[in-house]
Amino acid sequence: MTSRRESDPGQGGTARTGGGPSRLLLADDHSLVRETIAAFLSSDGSLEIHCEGTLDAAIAALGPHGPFDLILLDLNMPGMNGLDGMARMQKAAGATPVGILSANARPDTIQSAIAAGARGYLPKSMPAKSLSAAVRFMISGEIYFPYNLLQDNQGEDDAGLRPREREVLQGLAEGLSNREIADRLHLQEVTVKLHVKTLSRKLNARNRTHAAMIARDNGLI
Amino acid sequence: MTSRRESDPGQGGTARTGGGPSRLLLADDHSLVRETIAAFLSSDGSLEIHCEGTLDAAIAALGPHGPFDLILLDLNMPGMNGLDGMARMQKAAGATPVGILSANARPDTIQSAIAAGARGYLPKSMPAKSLSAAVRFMISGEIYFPYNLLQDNQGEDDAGLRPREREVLQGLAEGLSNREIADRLHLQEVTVKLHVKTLSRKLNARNRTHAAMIARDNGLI
DNA sequence: CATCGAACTATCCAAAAGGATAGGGCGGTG
DNA sequence: CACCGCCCTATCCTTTTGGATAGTTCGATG
Repeated sequence: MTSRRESDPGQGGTARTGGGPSRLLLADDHSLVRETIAAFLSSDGSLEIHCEGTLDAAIAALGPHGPFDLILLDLNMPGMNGLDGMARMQKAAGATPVGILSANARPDTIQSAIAAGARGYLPKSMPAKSLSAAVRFMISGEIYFPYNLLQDNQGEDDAGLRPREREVLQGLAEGLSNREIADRLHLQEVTVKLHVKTLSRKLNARNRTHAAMIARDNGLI
Repeated sequence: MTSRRESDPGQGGTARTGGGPSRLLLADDHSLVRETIAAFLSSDGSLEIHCEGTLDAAIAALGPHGPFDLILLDLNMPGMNGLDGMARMQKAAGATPVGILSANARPDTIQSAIAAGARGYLPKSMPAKSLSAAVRFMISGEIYFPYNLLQDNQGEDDAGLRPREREVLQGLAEGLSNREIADRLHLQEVTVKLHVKTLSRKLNARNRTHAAMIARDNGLI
């Protein structure tokens, strides 16, 4: 999917070029998380990391603290609105590659991130030792995302949901109406209602809101 | 609040006593997070850390990998059901102190965690350098929780919600109907509907489900 | 005391969700 | 072929949400 920019090690725009340690901008709203990740990544000295806690702060940091070789954004951060926030950052960052860091590792989410121009997708469920390899890969201009999660995955805490139910659940969690979910999936509204009912039963949810929360709590979305 | 166990450096039950590095059991469902935190904490050699990704796995690890001086549980982890999971762990861990690690840092959540017997509450928004101090504090038998968050805080990601709206939002996130929320808060159903409408506006949510998800994503509940 | 904001209530209405029941299409398998 | 599981649709109906508008109570503040 999206064969845009297979390699482009940061020339042009505001991206960095020269030698020395690579520079990374890391934005996540949990300081405990971003600081420990930063400490982990910078431990070998080949990376210089600047951290911010919101999207706006990260964008504002481009000038004073830039240029960077890579920007990593948490998907669930104040200011991000899903991938809208990434688009804002991309506009501000010029040619500097932007990647997504997120707790959410559903295949479709990953796909839409890549489709929207993300240079990588790092699920928080990935092993830490894969992280620095992924970061270096992205800095070198490649697109990194976890193939293994795009394929198999699933099985673990599936709750017995069928593929369609899963897609409906995704829409549910975005606060869409049955009508909107139906349009997105090219179904009739009644069918969506059916799926909502069955998936709610499987999750022991009392209604759509509860189902969305349960799904969220169990990482089903 | 709850003046239980002001100090009790781990004698009795299955808790550890002797010398050498202290042993910590860390459970979080995001391996990236738990491994970087573990790396950070163990970097000075005074802590030995065992990680698990679910509550059940953590409980199962008590025997083979124990005993531990401290157990830290992520609040939003498969198997935890809010504080129910902590209670399960406490029963299994005997006298070993159990603390909570969570993205959610609302004062009332912290209070109920402490009231339920948590030996500490570490919000993920805390600075990383405070972490090891907090951990050591808890291992020494004290109860650690962020005083500053119990008092002021608020303002940050408050979204301008008023107390009543917050309570309604809590019910929303549990999947309750307006009727049920009304009964719980001793209100009329119409009033709950009013609150749902206003709080949804403030959160830029398109309906109750969306509001619940936004609240959850932003740690408002 | 007048005013203001918060919290709450009442009515009325339209839209959406929830639920039950009855079926059709389709691929795989005994 | 008969059967089953999954997926989809239709029709009806009840309940719940969502929303607008208007008004009350109460405490705080000028």
